[in-house]
Amino acid sequence: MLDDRKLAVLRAIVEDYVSTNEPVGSKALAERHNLKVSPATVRNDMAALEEDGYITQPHTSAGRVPTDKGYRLFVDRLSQVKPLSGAERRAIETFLAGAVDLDDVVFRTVRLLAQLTRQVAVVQYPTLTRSTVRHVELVPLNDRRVMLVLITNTGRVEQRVIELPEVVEDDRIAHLRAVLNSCLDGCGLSNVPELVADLPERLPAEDRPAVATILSVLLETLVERHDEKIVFAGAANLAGADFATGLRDVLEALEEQVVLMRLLGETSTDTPSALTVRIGSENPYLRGTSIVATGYGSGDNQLARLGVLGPTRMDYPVTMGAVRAVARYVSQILAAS
Amino acid sequence: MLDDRKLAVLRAIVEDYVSTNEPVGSKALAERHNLKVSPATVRNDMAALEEDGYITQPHTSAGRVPTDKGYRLFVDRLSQVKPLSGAERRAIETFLAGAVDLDDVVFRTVRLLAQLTRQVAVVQYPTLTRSTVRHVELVPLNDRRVMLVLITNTGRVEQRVIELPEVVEDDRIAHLRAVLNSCLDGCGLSNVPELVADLPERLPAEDRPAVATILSVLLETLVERHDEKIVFAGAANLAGADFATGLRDVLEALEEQVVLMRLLGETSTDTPSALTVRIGSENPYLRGTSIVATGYGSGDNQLARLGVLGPTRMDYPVTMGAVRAVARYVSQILAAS
DNA sequence: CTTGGCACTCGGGAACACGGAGTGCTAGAC
DNA sequence: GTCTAGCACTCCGTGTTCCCGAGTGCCAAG
Repeated sequence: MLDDRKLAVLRAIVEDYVSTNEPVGSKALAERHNLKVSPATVRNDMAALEEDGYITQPHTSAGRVPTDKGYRLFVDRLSQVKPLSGAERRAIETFLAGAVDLDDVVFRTVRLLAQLTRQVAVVQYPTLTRSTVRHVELVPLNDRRVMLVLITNTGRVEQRVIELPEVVEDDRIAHLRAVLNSCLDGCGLSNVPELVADLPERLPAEDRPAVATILSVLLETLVERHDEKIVFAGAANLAGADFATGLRDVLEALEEQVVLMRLLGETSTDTPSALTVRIGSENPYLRGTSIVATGYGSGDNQLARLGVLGPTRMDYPVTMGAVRAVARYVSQILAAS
Repeated sequence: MLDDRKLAVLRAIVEDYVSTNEPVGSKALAERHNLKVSPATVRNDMAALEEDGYITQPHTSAGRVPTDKGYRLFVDRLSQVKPLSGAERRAIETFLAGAVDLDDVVFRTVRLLAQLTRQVAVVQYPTLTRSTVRHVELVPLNDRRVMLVLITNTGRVEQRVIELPEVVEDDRIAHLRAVLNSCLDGCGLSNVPELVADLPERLPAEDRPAVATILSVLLETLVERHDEKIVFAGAANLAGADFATGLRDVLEALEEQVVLMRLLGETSTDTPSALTVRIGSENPYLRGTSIVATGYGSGDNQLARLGVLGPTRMDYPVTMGAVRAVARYVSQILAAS
């Protein structure tokens, strides 16, 4: 059905359309890609490709444009991820290395990715669930209030102000802190609930109300942020592009955490670090856009996802290369800290 | 020069133009605002207003459009800030009250303001310099590394990983923490440098290199974030509006912290909580946009600024009302926590 | 100072023609 | 059987023209 030349034609159409943003005709195609055949032959192949739904024409007697199905085939079989140039790699390295804390890492990553791809970059904050407790801190603010600070091995810091049900002496707080730390230090966050389950019983009865309050906030903190914060950058890159679904919809989606989450997609359990590409109508929302995403994190335990959002008509090989490279570097950085 | 009727005409032009987005003509004006005079009279007044540079016509034989100078006069003398409805106020209150930490307060504030004004909202993080130290925490990560966590009374948490010049025992770290806290607790951040100046001398000689390293990072942390992070929301609201300076420029400015900072402007020292309105060409960058901003913070000490950015053609009274109200509420919230 | 009248101007939309790029088809060449 | 060349056809986009209407500026009269 699809012989080699037809595939070559499809590839050529995708490449030309991506670079020119205009429907591509048989004549220009035949000469620009030295296919060794005449425009007429190309036309026949195009007719076949259109028959099978890989390309379409905006209107009679116009050039052809790839369909979502066409891009899909291109991504799966006709292209290969384009590695970054040495200069780009060095730029990434130095830029990310300058980060001072986790916030800064995420901020720099999203900026970098946006600049590199000239698209909208999206980065999910590293999720808590797979990381481990490095330190729990209780800071007395006054005699009825403490601040809970939770520090993880990924450098994340969570804080909550807790209103205590009764006055608690500072040294009791200090004692509780010591107990908490000895109990939780180095443990995976997902294990915390069971580890603290019997804690109230091991402490003096008069402290229990306060301890219960603190623990409930602690557990809440772990659960609440399960669906993680997502940031984006590079909205300015949308200005030029024209989206099937209006620009407004895209901007709205970017500010809606829930939608973004869906778009980034779940990490496929088997190969979390693989590149995910969702093209046009394959997306749950935002039909007119494509998403290139991947998981990142240190080696075996994936922390979260990052990716790029752009028009269906994007340069997939380059974008995929950039996403993959950035994911790797940021994983390195996080593993080192 | 400008009698009452001319001012009324200018006000009417601004109001009509803001609501219709079309140049407003003498006839429509005369009947819609029952000015008790004929279109011809209005035309004479318009000619005078144009002469003085308050309005202009896009081309001959079109209606009039306010100039920046016209908006300025309108804002200064012809309008009054429109208070929010009771329902809106309650909505603000409940929405902001749900915030769990400082990040969340800022995030909710910027979202709220964007939704309320249907413009782009911009919020600067509370600045460190005026706040006070609530707690300093040193967490040993391994024997050559500690994490410094600085907690302020505004609920802000700063964290840095510090590479020590030599191995330091955990109990030394604990001691240093105790010293730091006893020395800094409750002090204004701007006083920190002098307070820690003689600290190395008061500690055992063998600890000094480590202490010096830690202190230098601490001081750096204070300085570095002096110019504070700024976040925005509501970019989708730009989609409809047409800007003199292209949409792209606006989006780029929004992602450029430095530019945003300039746009929000310095707090005027005498009346920091006053509303600042910058119209069109009065802005340092982004000529085509207007900005309504104000300081916020608990009473006497202003923490930072927040505001709204939109097309010159915006509903100033309503926008100003929303900005002022939100600033007040967020100040309350911050003072309470 | 205000008003009505009048000629003038200009932008924007509708109607129209036309050139160009591209297609589909058919008949001939390898 | 597959490729090629030629040809008629179909639209799109652009440029042109024309006309209508909204709005103005000016002037003379109230």
